[in-house]
Amino acid sequence: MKKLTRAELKNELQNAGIRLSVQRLAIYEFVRMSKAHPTAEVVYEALREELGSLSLTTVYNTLKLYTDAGLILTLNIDDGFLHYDGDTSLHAHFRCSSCGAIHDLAVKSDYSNWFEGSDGFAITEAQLYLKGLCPKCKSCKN
Amino acid sequence: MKKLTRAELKNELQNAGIRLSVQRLAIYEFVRMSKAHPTAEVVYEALREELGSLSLTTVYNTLKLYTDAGLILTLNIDDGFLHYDGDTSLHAHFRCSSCGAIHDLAVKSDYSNWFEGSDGFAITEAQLYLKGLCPKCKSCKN
DNA sequence: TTTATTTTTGTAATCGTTTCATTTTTATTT
DNA sequence: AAATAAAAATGAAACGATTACAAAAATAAA
Repeated sequence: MKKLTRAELKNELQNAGIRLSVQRLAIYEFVRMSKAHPTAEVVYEALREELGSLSLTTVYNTLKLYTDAGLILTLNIDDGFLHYDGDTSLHAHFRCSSCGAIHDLAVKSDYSNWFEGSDGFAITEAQLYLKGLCPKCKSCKN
Repeated sequence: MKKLTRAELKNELQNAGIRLSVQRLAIYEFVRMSKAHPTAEVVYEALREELGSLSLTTVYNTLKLYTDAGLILTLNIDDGFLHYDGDTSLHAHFRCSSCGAIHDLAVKSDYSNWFEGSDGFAITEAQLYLKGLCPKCKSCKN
């Protein structure tokens, strides 16, 4: 994924019909650039210093706004937190049952032909959520 | 899926090292036989009359017990509720964005070869969660 | 039956997320 | 630049699905 400039991120928001603010641009940049699938709390802690003032409510509201606009994904991982993903392209999420890290896995082909009896269904979004041990935890006990 | 007798369900619990009770057997039978991916609340409402007395806490505790034992699956669907699935074999869950119903979809082959760069990962469980419109909602506006 | 252990129960607590009214910022118009 | 109207940010309070807890009831063994 190429690195986007702040001007390009600004354009993405405006093309989606979203009004700008200092908070919105910072939150969008953080989530779009992160590969760690952060929670709202993580976004909040990462930006509160940089922004001087920031409310957790703003983070939640903004992340929901972006999700509804299709700019990011909200992931329902089973650790009790909502996670946010700035990469909306088709990919799987692997959560290590040992360290809890969430890794991306690339999928090999279009998911529409992975299933039987899905003829009448119109699939618009897929969350492929795998569990197990990541390479690091598989090799050692940490 | 063949219909299981109550004696067979009893055996499944005992083989998993789980002690029996009236509530446990009823909850297990309901979730194992249901294809509707019920929430804890649904299980509770369905069984409270039949059992005379039943606590929602018992339902939650028991469903967690079965999940930890690998007898059922806990699904993290994004409607704010945990859903439970008595079918632990590999299959995808399709949630209709119109009516909210959760349908099962059969998958065509083992999921381990659907992904690239997953060589070092030990995949033990997969939740394939798809969204879109089910055939009923696709054809009409309900 | 007696006993020890486990399970059920109902209430209270938890905590991630949302609601709400107010203040502040934004973008447009004078 | 200043004034204005609309939208966004804020933080306290509410929400609600799930969990923790201690007491009561049921289970299984002797």
